[in-house]
Amino acid sequence: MLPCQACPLRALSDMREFTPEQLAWISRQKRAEYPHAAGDTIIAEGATDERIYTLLRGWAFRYKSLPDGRRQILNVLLPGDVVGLQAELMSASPHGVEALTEVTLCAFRRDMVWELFRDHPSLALDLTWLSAHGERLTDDVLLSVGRRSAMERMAMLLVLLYRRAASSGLKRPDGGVPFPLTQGHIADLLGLSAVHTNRVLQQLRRQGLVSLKEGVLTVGDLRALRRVADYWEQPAPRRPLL
Amino acid sequence: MLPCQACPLRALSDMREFTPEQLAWISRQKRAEYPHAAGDTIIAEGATDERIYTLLRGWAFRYKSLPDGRRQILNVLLPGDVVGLQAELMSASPHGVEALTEVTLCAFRRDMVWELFRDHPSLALDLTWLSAHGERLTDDVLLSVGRRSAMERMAMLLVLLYRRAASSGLKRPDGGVPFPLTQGHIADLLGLSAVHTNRVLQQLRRQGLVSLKEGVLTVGDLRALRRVADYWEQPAPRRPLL
DNA sequence: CGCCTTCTTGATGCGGTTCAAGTAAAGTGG
DNA sequence: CCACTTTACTTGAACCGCATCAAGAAGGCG
Repeated sequence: MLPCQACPLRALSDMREFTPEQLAWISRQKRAEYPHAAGDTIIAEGATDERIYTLLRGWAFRYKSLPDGRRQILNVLLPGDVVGLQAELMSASPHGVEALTEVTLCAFRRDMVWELFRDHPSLALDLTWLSAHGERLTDDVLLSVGRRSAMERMAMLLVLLYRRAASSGLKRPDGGVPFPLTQGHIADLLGLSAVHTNRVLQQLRRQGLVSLKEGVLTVGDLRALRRVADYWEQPAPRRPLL
Repeated sequence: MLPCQACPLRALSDMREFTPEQLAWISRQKRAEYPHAAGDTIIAEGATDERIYTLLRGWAFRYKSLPDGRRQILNVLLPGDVVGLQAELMSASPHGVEALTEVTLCAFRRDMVWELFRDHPSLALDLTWLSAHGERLTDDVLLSVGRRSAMERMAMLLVLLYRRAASSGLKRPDGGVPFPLTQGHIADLLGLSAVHTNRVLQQLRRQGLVSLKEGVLTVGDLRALRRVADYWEQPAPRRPLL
């Protein structure tokens, strides 16, 4: 089991520093590493799993669904994101979490959250920061789904995920990043049908703005893609890693 | 200035208890009460106001907008909700906050959040709970906007806001609750045009399911309204009030 | 009184859904 | 190893939910 001091995520450029004591404490709370296959349900909707996890490797997403099967993906989770905090705070998880790729989770003790707040206030604040940061991403998705056209949503999504993946250290030598979402996932994230998602994506491909095949996203013209999304860069905030 | 010990919100049935010490500490942090008129911008998008507020009286909402003026309301804020925590944690507020009615805000010191985490871990956990709870509401809006029909969204919204307003102690003797949103606001919340919002609302009126006039919402047949929304009740969680 | 905001209703049309069919690739079991 | 299934993607055609444009009615308010 990987000790947190040696966590590869610490090397990422946007991570804040921790003291050796903090790192040691966190590492002591870590109970296990859980592997999951792509497509696995990590937390079911309404489940009462009281563990809390962080995503060490792989991609996942949060979602909610309706009785008749319609599903909305709330946001995409990348390495370093916290999983299941809501389920810990509320009694039952208000949303499900599913693995997009093979995934490794770091599992922490059930009452770690309380001890964290009691004994490590600065880490507790970091945890709240991470939670609020996740919320911010969901707010962006809501703005897209509610008020942007299908084309704008798609361009927006690709710009943002490209940036997140790149800053998670996933950029390949050829400039592409892994992109494990199927068109069905994109549709559920953008509030579109799978068919229309396909058509919009192909428009972007034909214009040479992006290439998306075999799970790799390459952006041909980032400037132009941003223009389609009507989006201008905001400075990325430095994040803590719990 | 109202001391927190005498805060009328404490009487609400879904509020958790605090110790006298906790209450006294919170009350000491309270700096001022700010009044705002209906329609005022409380926090502008991208602003760096580092104060943190709680909503004492009145209604407000969080929103994000696009360069061309399209706007998405993220959720509605009622008395007891925290305002501006994101702006405190991030450097600039990722969303705006606007008053729907006349509003009174309790303002707290800028560095109160840090002291709260350092000296009052259980209150800090409450604050994180409130933040996560707000997120949950936004997740519900996203599910509606992304995957429900206009009719379902409208029914859902009315059911949820009716319930929230009622449990905030706003229920009137005749069974109605105040409802200060204009149809324009509803449209921006549901991701619809104002015109279509009007038509959907009238369908519900003609079916006798709701009445909505002069800022008062009355639900004629809650069971039927829920059926339209395809929604079944989840138990309301007990909340802390900071 | 005139202006602004909100609500209302009709007419028209587009952006997106739905249905349907077909291709390609990747399991899966005999 | 080959039938069989399953999943992802693609494309066409028809339709409809909702947006948009336009115009009018009914308050509030300076």
